[in-house]
Amino acid sequence: MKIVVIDDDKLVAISLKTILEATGRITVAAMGSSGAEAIRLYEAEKPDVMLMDIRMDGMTGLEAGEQILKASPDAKLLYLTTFSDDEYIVKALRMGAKGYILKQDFEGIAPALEAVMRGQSVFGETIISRLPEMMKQPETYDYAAHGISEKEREIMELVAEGLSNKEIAARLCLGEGTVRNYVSELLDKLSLRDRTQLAVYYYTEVKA
Amino acid sequence: MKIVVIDDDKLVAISLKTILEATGRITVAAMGSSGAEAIRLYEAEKPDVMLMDIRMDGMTGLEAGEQILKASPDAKLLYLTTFSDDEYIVKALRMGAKGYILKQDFEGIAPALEAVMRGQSVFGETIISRLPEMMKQPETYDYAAHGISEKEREIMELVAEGLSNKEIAARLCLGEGTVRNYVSELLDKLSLRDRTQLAVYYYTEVKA
DNA sequence: GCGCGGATATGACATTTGTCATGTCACAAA
DNA sequence: TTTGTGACATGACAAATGTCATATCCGCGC
Repeated sequence: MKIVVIDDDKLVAISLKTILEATGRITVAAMGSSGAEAIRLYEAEKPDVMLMDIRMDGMTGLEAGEQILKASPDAKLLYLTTFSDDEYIVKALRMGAKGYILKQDFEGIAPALEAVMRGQSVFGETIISRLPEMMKQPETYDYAAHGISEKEREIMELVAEGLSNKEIAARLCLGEGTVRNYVSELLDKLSLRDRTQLAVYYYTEVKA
Repeated sequence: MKIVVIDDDKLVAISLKTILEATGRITVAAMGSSGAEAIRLYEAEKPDVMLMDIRMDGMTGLEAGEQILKASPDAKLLYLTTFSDDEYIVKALRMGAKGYILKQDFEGIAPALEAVMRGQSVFGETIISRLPEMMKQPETYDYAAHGISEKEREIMELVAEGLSNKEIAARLCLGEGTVRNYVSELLDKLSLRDRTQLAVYYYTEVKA
């Protein structure tokens, strides 16, 4: 397997080369230390996988990756990071990177490269554990816990759609005053002041 | 590396054993064909990694996984699937599975196991490519396209926090009437009726 | 039967909200 | 200089909103 290593810390780059080549199954065809070099070396070597530091002086690994993927959409990019910067994870994923692992995890790098070459995606443990929070959690809101009745829930949803009391009354075949009472009751239970806060509450707490 | 294979298709299980043991680095300590067996065998063998089909008769691989993780939180579970069922991916991730790959990808399974044993997470290509959609898209809302000025944007955000006109005025050092004018202007531009609809708009269109 | 609580309703009331017309001020373009 | 033009403000007004006290009806437990 032919790879290219990009890291602006020469020492790290060399250590990586040593470790990886010691496996006998990996050849480091070239090394670079900047985003610009990454782009050039990818084109020149067309490695099976490119192992790249995500943060470097000048062009970041992500920007370089974007360029590379634009030219070679099936490029396999495996990012290295010192500590998992939440910010980058999502960007890298969206960009189409094949993985994102910790530099410290020397032993894990070779297997990760192999898995990536086989078309899989690899993520360090601390990284993947952050994904769940990033995805919509279906943590269903517990109406009962807040003493919200079924009817009140219904009213809340309609308020959260932007309907006026009159419209809600029409929709549910109730008197407008009744709807007001429900809204008032809800505001009281949830310690809110007005229907707008109720809508905000709905989007931030209930449906979040 | 010691693993346990769970698949309700005996043929698949045996094929896996053959392929994996051929690498010389993997030992299949036991095989099972149901969720219940998975739980029992995990306890009995304490394998480095457990390779498990995600859909089986009776208890699904996910349920079994939950039980196993409850008893052994650091268990490493690598799921196999025939075709990527979107539904399961998220659940598996949230549950704490270490990976999710396609059965068809025979060659990839061994490297995936190694990576998982090193503490990484592995996902088949078709799987990871679905993640981006599942995560919040940062499609930034184009204020300019709707003729929303900077100040108006600020007002909108405060309304969307549930503040009253008076509170917004205080926050921004403006007259209350001025704030009303801004709100009124916003409602006009966005064809809305009241501040509640503005908040709803904010959560559904701008910040969605 | 009696009383009680919940769902529904009404009316009165104060407040907030949205609209509009109008005014001031600064600053830039003509 | 004059003339916009945009940011900020005021006041008046009508409509919507939130609160509260109160009333009716209905079913349920005793």
